[in-house]
Formats: sequence, structure tokens, C-alpha cells
Amino acid sequence: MTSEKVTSLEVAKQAGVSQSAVSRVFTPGASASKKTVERVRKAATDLGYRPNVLARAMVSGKSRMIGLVVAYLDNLFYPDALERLSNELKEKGYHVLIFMASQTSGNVDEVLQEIMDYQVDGIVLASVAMSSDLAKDCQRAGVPVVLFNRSQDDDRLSSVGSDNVSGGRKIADFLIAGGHKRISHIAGWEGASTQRDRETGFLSGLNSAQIKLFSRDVGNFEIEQAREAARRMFDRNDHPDAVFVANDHMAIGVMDVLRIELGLSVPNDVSIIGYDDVSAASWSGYSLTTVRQPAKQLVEETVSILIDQIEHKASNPRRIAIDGPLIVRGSSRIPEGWKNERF
Amino acid sequence: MTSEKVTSLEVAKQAGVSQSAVSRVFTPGASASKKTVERVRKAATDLGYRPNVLARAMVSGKSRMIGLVVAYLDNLFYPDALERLSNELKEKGYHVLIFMASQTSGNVDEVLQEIMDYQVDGIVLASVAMSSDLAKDCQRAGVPVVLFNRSQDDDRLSSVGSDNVSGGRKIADFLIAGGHKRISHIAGWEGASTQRDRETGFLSGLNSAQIKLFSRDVGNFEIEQAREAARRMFDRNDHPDAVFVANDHMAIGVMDVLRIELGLSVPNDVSIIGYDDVSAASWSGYSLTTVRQPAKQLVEETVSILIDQIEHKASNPRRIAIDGPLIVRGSSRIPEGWKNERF
DNA sequence: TCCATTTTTGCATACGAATGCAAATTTACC
DNA sequence: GGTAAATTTGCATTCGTATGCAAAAATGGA
Repeated sequence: MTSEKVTSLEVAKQAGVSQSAVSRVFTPGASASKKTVERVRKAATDLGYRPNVLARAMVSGKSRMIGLVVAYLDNLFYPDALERLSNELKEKGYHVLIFMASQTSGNVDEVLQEIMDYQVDGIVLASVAMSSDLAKDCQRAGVPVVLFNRSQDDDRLSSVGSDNVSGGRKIADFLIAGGHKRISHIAGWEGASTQRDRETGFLSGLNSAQIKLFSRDVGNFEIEQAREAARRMFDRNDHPDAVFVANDHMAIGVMDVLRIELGLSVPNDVSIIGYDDVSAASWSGYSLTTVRQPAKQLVEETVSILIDQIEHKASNPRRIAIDGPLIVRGSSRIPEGWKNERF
Repeated sequence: MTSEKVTSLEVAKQAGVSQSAVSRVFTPGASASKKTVERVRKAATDLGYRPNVLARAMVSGKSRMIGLVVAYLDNLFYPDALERLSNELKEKGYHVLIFMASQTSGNVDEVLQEIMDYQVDGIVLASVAMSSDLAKDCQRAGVPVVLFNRSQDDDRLSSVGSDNVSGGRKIADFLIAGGHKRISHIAGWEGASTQRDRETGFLSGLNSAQIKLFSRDVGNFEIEQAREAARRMFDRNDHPDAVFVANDHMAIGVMDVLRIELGLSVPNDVSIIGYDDVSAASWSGYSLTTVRQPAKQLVEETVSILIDQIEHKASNPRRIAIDGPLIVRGSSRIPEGWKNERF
């Protein structure tokens, strides 16, 4: 019935008021008399009017969009986080403009530029790094940035993640308590702060018990590479009796190789521990012991920081590391006298 | 160095030309002399100017954003599709504004309204349905809509999916050829066209061989519900010797229950077949026989339809069903004399 | 009832870039 | 060199909404 696009001006005419009046009715906190509100509301619903977010953004300078850059969507941790993030932001009246970044860190800057072209009010970088030049650009443009599950040395940037050092240490302590003697590690991508921190904590745990890392290989957070790493690691007589794999995604691939290709029993021959607690980790086929990344809290903190900076002009960056519990399941030998307390 | 936001006017001043000239330099196909292009380009990079997509959208009426509504991000098929969609669209100069819809179909319309507020140039509904009233609204607003992996009776809407009827039939034929006698089905959400079509094809295949469905239960595309359905289905002496589970996500849960809780062997005691070919299906822990949904092609078609309608004003809806191959793996008994041809 | 406050309203302008139109310039050709 | 045609350029306006400002209306108090 109505024409292509209904504007506030048409509503104004229909309601017999000025365009400003219409605008005020749809702007929370603006002043309008009951009479005006009623008439405008009626005209608006009659015509099917809805404010144009883009036009609104032009004048107000707020687009109510948050840019999200994400790299590894095949690791279920990220879709899960994305879903929570989207929902959490929706509640606050924001929406997510999503951008993929390939693993090659080179193009993140390019993507960032594209994001800024959309005048987003804030940016979440999930598991990717950015150049510090660009960090400056964002700063200058007044666009808050939060690094999600990745920290960076640049301390002008906010970041939210779990306490990976502590998590890594819990894993070491747990494996040691379980009496493991030949403890190995399959790393993720070595450029990632999560990798560095998890390994740092893990090694410090081993160190405290005077245990040396038995062997080490790299899987780059890719399942296929992790499988190959596992094959290399176990292609000898004295293989490890425990492996900490840097995330669940890889750990699952590793378990498959050990059980099916090599005929080993997990956890009788070897204990496997992952990191993240993605949903597949709790599938009974894997029952993977892991450190949980508290996705809900991580997302809540991320949103809280963004909103603070956008709406309250808070400017000091915040860096948050939330402790995650060790979730003990069947993929690892359990220490004697172990109670399912949080480690 | 430069001020908060650089506008085309500032670039114009710096380059000693008019604002229109700057605009034309950044508009492909507009006319500008070499001299102007050079000077403007230089001034632009010096100042760090980038066109404001939102302002551009206002006057041109094209936001270069595509709205995506998606419901089940825990089923890896969707993150995978999302990643492809985002990349494919980026190449064409579009970006994805993402919206989550809960399973309750009620709020899809609401979400759709929000999407339209952002003046998106097109909409992809992944695995969710919309009211036909709203379909009309989109039509009227000139916003093309594509249903992804879900069709709907309303034939004004374009849709892209795999040929679920044919897929279901392939599964039936394969199970029958394998000599299975007690063939069952665990359904997804019964409101979904994918569910209906897969089951229709499956039943027609059984029917052709004069075989009756042995038993049937519902898992609503949720892994936990599927696990319960499996427990119910196998809690009797004469259990099925083959189960077609309506998607891989559920099938994996079902396999876990059968093997671990019930101690059955897959495929010796029972064959399991899923649908989608998500990455987990090829993990050696599951090695799930399934029908592949050709995600790459599905996404390409989706983008192609959208672009056609946006840029070439093509208006007749297209409905596409792409045939997907049966991927035979270890979760199902293989018919004698079977060669790995496509079924 | 009258004046002082407070609230509501409309006018005009701004946001940043694209584009029709006409003027200015360049190019092409005789 | 001169004219016609083609190209480039700037001016002014447009997109849809928000907002400062001043005028108008409503409210309150005595």
C-alpha cells in the first residue's frame, strides 16, 4: 500500500506535526507532549515507518554497529562466542558487522580499514592481531578496540581473555599429580599470545616439579597439522604418557590419531588434555579433560568494556584475564584421591 | 596528526579542487582527468581519507551490507557457510551484518525489521522461516531475500538448498542395498523443510523396495534430544540395524550413545547415516557416512542471486536445489560389490 | 488573573558524499 | 586557427534524521 520508503517527513505530514516532532518521538529522552506522541505513533504504524539507522548514524555519529574480525570459525569456540556476543550486543541496541581474516596476519590491517569505513562504534578482534600503527588510527578516530582471546603488547588496547598462564599451570600440576613421567606438548600457532601464555604456565608447572618437557611439536591450531604432529611424536618406542594439546580442536584430532591409527588407549596408554572446553570436548566419544574458557564471562566483559568506552567515553584501556576451571573428564588418568574440586 | 575524521571536503581543499571532484575520483566509472586523479589521490593518502560508507549509502541508496539471520551456530554447517558467504560477498564489495534468531520462530519477523532498519541491500535467511506478510514488506522495500538451506511455500522468495528429497532417497537406496532390514529414522525439527524433504525422499526410497520404516523418533536438530531419541529407540530387544539421522550434528550424538552407553558396534550392529558432511563427520573417531551439502556451490548461488537482484534488478525469484553426493565412510555397512561411485 | 517558569514545538541547519545540470576546458578535425 | 564535439569541472541539491535556538504553548504560584 504505502510507497517504497516511508520517511519521518511523511509521518509528520500525516500526523500534522513537524519532522522534528517525529524525530523526537523516536528519540528516547527527547521532549514531546502526550498528544504529539500519540498522533505520531499512530501515523507511524499506519504508514509502517521505521527510523533509518544510517541517516541517524550520519548526524549522531553513532552507527550502533560493532565490527567483529574473526579468523578460525572452524574452531567451535568462536562460533559460540560470536553467538553470545551478538545476543549480548543486541540487548544493548548494537549489531555485529562481521569480517573474516585469513590466517595470514598481513591482511588484518586492510580489513580493519574496511571496517572503519562503515563507521562502526567499536571493534572486536577475535584471535587476530593488528599493527600498532592501526591501533593508533583507531585511537585517533575514537573507535574503541577490544582484543578477544588474544592480548598484545601494545597497552593502549583493551583485551579480554582467560588466564592462560594459570590454565597452563593447572594442566601441568594435574598431570604431575597423576604420576605422569613423560609429558609432552603440541603447540598451536606460536605467534599467538594464548599459545605463549598457556605454554609458559605449563612449563613453569613442570619446572616446579623438576620435570622436563619430554617432547614438543607444533600444530598451528589446525586439526590436520596437529594430527601430523601426533604421528611424529609417537613414531618411536618411548612415547609420551601425557600430552597437553594447546586447544580442544587439535586435541580431538590427536585423540583420533592415537586411538585409531596407533591403537593406543586414552587414557590408559596416554593422557590427553586440551584447552577451551568446546562442546565437542564433552561428547562422550572424546570426554576430553580441558581447561574451560568461560565464554559467557569473556563476552560480558568485552561488551561491558565496549559500551563503557562508547557511551561513557571511558578511555583507559582495560586488560582482563579470567580464570577458567580445569574440567576433568575421561581422557586423562585421574590422580589418586582426586576429588572433583576445582584445581 | 590529522584531525578526527577526514572528509571529502578537506581533501578537496588540500588538492585544490571541488568536493565533487574528490567524490568522482572515488566513484568507479565517474569522469576525472589524470591530473585531478593524481592530486586527489595524493591529498587523500596524505590526510588518510577514506570515503564514509554510510554517507555514500544515504545518497546512493545502497549500503553494501547484506543482512544474515542464522539460528543454529552450534551445527558446524552454519559457521562454515557463514565463513564462505562472508568471503564471497567481500569479493563483490559487500559485508555481512549478522543477526541471531532463537529457535522460537516467533521473533524472526522482529529481527527482520531490525535488519531493514539498517538499509541492507539484501537478506539471507539461514535455516529460519519468515511470515509471508514480511516477505511482502521486503518485496515492497525492494530488498531481495534468499532462503538458505530452507525453502518455503511462498514462491515469491528465492531459495537455495541441496536436493534433500534426492539425498534422502540415496540414503534409503544405500541402506537397502546394504541388506538392512530394520531401518529407522531420527528426525530433526519437523517444521523445517529440510527435514520434510529428507524424510520424504527417504520414505519413498524405502517404499520402492516395499520396506516399512522400522521406527521413528524426533531430535529437533539438537544433539541432546537426539541422544535421548537414540536411547528410546534402542531400549528394546529388536533394535534397528540402520538409522538415518536427519543431520550430522545429531548423528554424532547418536553414535556416541550407541557405542559408549549401549556398547553397540557401528557399523557391525547398526549402520548410521547423517546429512550435511560437516567437518566432524570425517574425523576418524566418527567416520560418518553422510550426504554432502555442497556448501561452496550453495553459497555461490546465494550470492549470485542476491547480486543479480541488487545490481541488475532481476526480480523473478529463483529456487535452486543442488544435488549432493553420498559420502560413504565407516559408520555404515557397505553393500557387496560396492564401488565408491556416487550413488 | 497575571507573570514567571517550564515544557513543547517548528525552523533551519548539519552530517558526508553522490549526481544532474550547465559552464568551462580540452580534444579532434578540417 | 577555428569550430564542433567530447570531456572535465563546479555549483547546488539531495538522501533521512537529529538538534541548537528561539518562539509558542502549557503549567504553576500568588
